Amino acid sequence: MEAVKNLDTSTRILNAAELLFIDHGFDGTSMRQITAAAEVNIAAVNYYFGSKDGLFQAVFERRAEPFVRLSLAKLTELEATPQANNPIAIAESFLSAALEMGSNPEYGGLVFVRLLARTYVEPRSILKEKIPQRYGELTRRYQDALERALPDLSSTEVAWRFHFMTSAMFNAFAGNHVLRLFTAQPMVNARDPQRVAQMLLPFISAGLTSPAAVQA
Amino acid sequence: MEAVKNLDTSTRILNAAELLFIDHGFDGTSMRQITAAAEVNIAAVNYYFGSKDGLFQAVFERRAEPFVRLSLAKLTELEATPQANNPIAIAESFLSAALEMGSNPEYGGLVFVRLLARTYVEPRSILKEKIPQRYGELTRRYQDALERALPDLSSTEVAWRFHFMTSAMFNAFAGNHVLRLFTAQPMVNARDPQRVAQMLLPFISAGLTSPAAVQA
DNA sequence: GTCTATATTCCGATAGAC
DNA sequence: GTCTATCGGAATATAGAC
Repeated sequence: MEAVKNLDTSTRILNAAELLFIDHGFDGTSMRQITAAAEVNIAAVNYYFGSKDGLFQAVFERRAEPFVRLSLAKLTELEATPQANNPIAIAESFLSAALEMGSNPEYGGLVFVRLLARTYVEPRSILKEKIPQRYGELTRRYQDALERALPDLSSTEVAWRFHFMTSAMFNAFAGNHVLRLFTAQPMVNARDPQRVAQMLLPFISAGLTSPAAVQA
Repeated sequence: MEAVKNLDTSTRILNAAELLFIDHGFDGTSMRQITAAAEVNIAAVNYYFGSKDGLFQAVFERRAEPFVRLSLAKLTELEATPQANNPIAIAESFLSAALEMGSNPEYGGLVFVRLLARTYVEPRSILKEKIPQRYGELTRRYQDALERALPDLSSTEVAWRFHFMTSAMFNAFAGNHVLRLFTAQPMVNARDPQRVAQMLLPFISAGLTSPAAVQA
């Protein structure tokens, strides 16, 4: 939680807020905690970001923007190869974008994945309006690619599988365990993202390419 | 959010608190909101549950207890049949326990799954001590059953797949979408749990039974 | 840009009458 | 068991000096 002194004020706030939001959620984090951790004045958040909501949005966008850019680039790259219609290769593109973010210190390293995992379960509807519209291209293009690669599935079924895939993925990286509610000793350890990805890939690949559900 | 008048006070509080916790999280819900929705006096929560933390614990346990009982019964039942070592049958047992909870009004219907999905991402460590110890049998027995059914996988890899499975499952039932952060128009709709289960099953089955990850 | 001081609201919890 | 009244503190936000 050490604030690095030779960064400007707004960056110090973003860094401190990001970690606190991840660990305690939006409602569980106060401006006082944030400004104390960032070693800036209490009034600085409002000066730079207008409000606590504005700060959260800025925290999120700082990570989301490069992630969206990176995963779209990965997909574009893939679509120029013969693997363009291989569903597993498409999943790997998405996974590797998250993984590269997670291993690039410039993008906050692993912090990014945990932030994403925290944000999407936040009850507040802070950024469920403006931001999603801007980034719609991400889901649209991956959904289209998966639909082409899985022609035997309805587009609804493809969307569900894309959803299952991302749920498993981000919760695994972020260390969110449902089962921890029922066991004192956690059974898995998410410390090494490369290892998590290795465990994820067979599960996701098989799940995506499984035959269509039998209609009721 | 209508409080049913002919229930006793503590039940009315539990019902109101459950819905509010699901929608706004623990920190996002105040005692005043709860008592207003339950149409009881502000002091009633402390009288019946001691504190806000105590209330949350009671809210969770009311649903967890029957769920654990039900899923263990399902597994015991399965283990008496020739399907005992079929990983897909084991997954179906777990899934159907959640599904039965979700369709039984006595257990709160769908509310239960949403509560579980909310609880396990709560940043607060409210119930991460006492309760998990009591329910450890659930994860232990399913983990053991899956290990027997998947002898080619290490127990670590089985644990990861169990984790992936539950992540996909509970987030799907609860309507938590990572992708909603990147798209204005949600692609899937979790309203009908039977339908969600139908989409889940092929994905989970294939994921569980996929060959082991290649060691790096 | 950074600070102090403060306005205003809401929080969880409890004392004590009935 | 239920109520009113209130305590003590912490929340976000801002006005205004420097």
